[in-house]
Amino acid sequence: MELPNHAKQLLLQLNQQRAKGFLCDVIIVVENALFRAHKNILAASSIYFKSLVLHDNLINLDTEMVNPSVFRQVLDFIYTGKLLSSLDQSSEQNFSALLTAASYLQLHDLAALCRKKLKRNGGKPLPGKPSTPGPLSRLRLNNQRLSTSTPAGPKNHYPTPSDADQPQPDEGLRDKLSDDEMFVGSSARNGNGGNGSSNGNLSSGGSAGEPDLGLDLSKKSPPSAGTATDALSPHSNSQESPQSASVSTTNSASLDDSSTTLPGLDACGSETTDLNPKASEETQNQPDGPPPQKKSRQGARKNEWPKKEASGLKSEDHDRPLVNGVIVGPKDGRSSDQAFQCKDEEDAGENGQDHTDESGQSDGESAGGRGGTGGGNHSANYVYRQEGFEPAFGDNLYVCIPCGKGFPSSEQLNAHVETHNEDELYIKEEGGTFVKEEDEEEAEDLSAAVGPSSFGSEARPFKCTVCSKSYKDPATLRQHEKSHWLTRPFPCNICGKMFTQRGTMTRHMRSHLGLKPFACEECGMRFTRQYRLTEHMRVHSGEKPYECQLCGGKFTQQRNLISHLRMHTSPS
DNA sequence: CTGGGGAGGGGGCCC
DNA sequence: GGGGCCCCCTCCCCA
Repeated sequence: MELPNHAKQLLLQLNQQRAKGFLCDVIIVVENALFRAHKNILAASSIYFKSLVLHDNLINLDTEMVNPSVFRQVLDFIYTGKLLSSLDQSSEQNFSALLTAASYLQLHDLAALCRKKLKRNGGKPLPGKPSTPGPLSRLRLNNQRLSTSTPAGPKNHYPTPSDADQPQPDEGLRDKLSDDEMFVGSSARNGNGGNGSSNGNLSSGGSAGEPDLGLDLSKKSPPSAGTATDALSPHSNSQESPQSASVSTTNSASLDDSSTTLPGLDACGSETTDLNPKASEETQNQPDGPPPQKKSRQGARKNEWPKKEASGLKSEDHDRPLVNGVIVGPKDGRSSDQAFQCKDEEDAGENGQDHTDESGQSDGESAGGRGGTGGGNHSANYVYRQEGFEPAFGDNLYVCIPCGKGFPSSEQLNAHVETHNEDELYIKEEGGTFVKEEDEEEAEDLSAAVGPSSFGSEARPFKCTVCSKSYKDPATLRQHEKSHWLTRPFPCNICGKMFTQRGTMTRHMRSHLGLKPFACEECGMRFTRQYRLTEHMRVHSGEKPYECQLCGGKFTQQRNLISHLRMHTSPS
């Protein structure tokens, strides 16, 4: 007794579920595209995936081996057994790319299909050069890692050109590569790579040339085991994963949480952007501990989050390069910078202004290496389009921060920027002085009212040459100095936003991926940060440690006291 | 409708 | 690299 078409029907169902994101338990990140899938399916189709999904819910694929468009076809193939090529995808080049990807992902059937197709098309598969630069080294590296029982290099290490250079052929794995695959080894890539890590002199700070995909965004473990957080593994098993070196890993089980509703990030516009509200609701309604005290409210909150994300990543963002224009505001301190940057970015997007066409990669940042004056390839985009500034510069909306010159287009600005050397990458403050604005004075007053200033009177021998702030130790000073750089060293690989600190970027990535490792034991609500949870717990405890000295009002959060104090101090 | 409070979320930045 | 705190933005609720 056998049910005809059983397998086919099953696969069909699974593919439909994938399209809806239903029960998907793994996210594959390819460049700026996210693909949801089922671990079981991936594991069944490739031993490579099998080893990856064992411990990881988030997999980053090497973008030199596979691009979103190709991976979409690969995923379709996995779920359907068919190679669905549209006209533009039936080209030889596409099959070459598919073959590269299939080999990389160890999808042998797909690789065989591609080879067959390529041979049929013209004898020699993959003639000339591969569709992606130098994939053999990557293949070799990749397979090398597969074969080793211990992770190669530090956790989350991302392969760099120099890695690829290391001649460590693994014969056992080499065997796995067909002749077709082997031939592509034309490219022993030189250390400088092809894509702009022009400074061979990258410091160990190492952000340069090191894509930040290899980040473990699930570092946090829940404050306590059990309850709503039980799904979170407190440890990262990436060490155990043979591929940990090439993928970013996460054990955060929040994939089954409502927060996993992913914003549309797929540059291909495939079903990965499909936010199925129903599915979202289904997952959001899953009981995750005791019901929230303010159920409706918190439910609304939960529903907000994908919406907010969606608004944060507008459709035009999908067309942006991964590392796009940096918009740098005047650095006089903290918050103004933030507000400025966000607004500016959005404005630029809405106005359709093109600041994304620059050379893009913010490599060669020499992060942590301040010494080099080697100029090099600073693709900083000093696009600077603040409303208030426009009249001053007329039509020249693209302003070089260091020298203040305005340019009518980003191209011209970038050409100009090249004339600055690295030393000038620091933003010159006007006259080197800081004019304390009224807002700041007010803020200072307010913070004096709520607590001691963060800058005490203890010895701070390390002084910033740009803004004269002083610090206790040189590392902190260095960290601070990055805030003056025109090019922020740490780009988000999903939205391209740039950050001055890696930690901030990592935290930001968590928000993209919906990772909320901190769960409230009382109501099951989850947070991206420990601090938020601490704050939140006051809701349950009723603790209101922040008291207004003027009216005696008490608040659970300091920010609300501050905002309350504004009410007292504002003229109205 | 409006103002104030509560609270979630994101980024900057110092330690 | 992570923790913690500060700031801002925003939304929702309620009087």
